[in-house]
Amino acid sequence: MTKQREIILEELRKLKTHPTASDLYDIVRKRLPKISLGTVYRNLEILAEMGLIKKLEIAGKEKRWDGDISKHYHFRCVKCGKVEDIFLKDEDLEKLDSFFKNYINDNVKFEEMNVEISGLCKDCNTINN
Amino acid sequence: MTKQREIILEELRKLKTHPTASDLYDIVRKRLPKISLGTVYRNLEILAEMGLIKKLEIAGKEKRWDGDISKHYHFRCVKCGKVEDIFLKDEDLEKLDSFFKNYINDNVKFEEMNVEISGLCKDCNTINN
DNA sequence: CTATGTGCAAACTATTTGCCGTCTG
DNA sequence: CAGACGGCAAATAGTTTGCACATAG
Repeated sequence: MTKQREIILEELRKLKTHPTASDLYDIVRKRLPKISLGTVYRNLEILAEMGLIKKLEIAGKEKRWDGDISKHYHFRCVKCGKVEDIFLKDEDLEKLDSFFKNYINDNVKFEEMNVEISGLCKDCNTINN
Repeated sequence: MTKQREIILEELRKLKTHPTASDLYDIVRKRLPKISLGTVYRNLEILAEMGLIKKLEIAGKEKRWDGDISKHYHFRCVKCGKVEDIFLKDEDLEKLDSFFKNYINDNVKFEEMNVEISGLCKDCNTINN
């Protein structure tokens, strides 16, 4: 666990946003001005393999990262790309799981279900109208 | 509506897979050997704006396209990237909508809800074990 | 005829990688 | 000290764009 890796983890955990590698690069650089973007990419992958952070399986051309590894879903704005958390009540998590299992079991086996809701966020929707 | 645009649309509609631009480029080139990849990209965007096809808001580094514009969701294999359709019964579409509206209304306004389930598909799951 | 589209190649963006010197355990 | 890691710059993958010519309406 190098200084670089530690600080990347620390900064990611502080954020409620779901930053891209380069968002995080900008933040981490304030504390480690010489760090390289490649190091940020490498460490994010490693931290995710270690189970300390989560690589989001989310639409959009840039990958996003989440310091909160508890079970939750995401809402993603198709216009500005902002990603917000959706925490379900436990009972609803179960409901949702069994809901989709009805459709899925025959075709595919799955380990994990990710639900991504997308649409226009409040801000973008307001600008639009 | 040029020959190129017409053939791209025609070929996309034939497919149940959810091809990337370059998948489609390979297919279309059999009929139009001189077509360029840029033309495929340009026309896919245009056809989506026209509402004739759908640009999938789906994870993964490559964009995917769907010739079926009816309401349905997708399952995406995190290993091989394959995307399969999930068609819900009408009653279930409604259930799901209201289910998530409970969580979403306060935070965001949305036009459209896309649900993407991801996990391991049957094939990848079999290889894994 | 003229606005729109095409082919081609170059540009761009996000990400990955090779190399070589540096640090950690 | 050995193996893992970091900085840098070059390579790669997917996508977009500028330009000059071609085509649809």
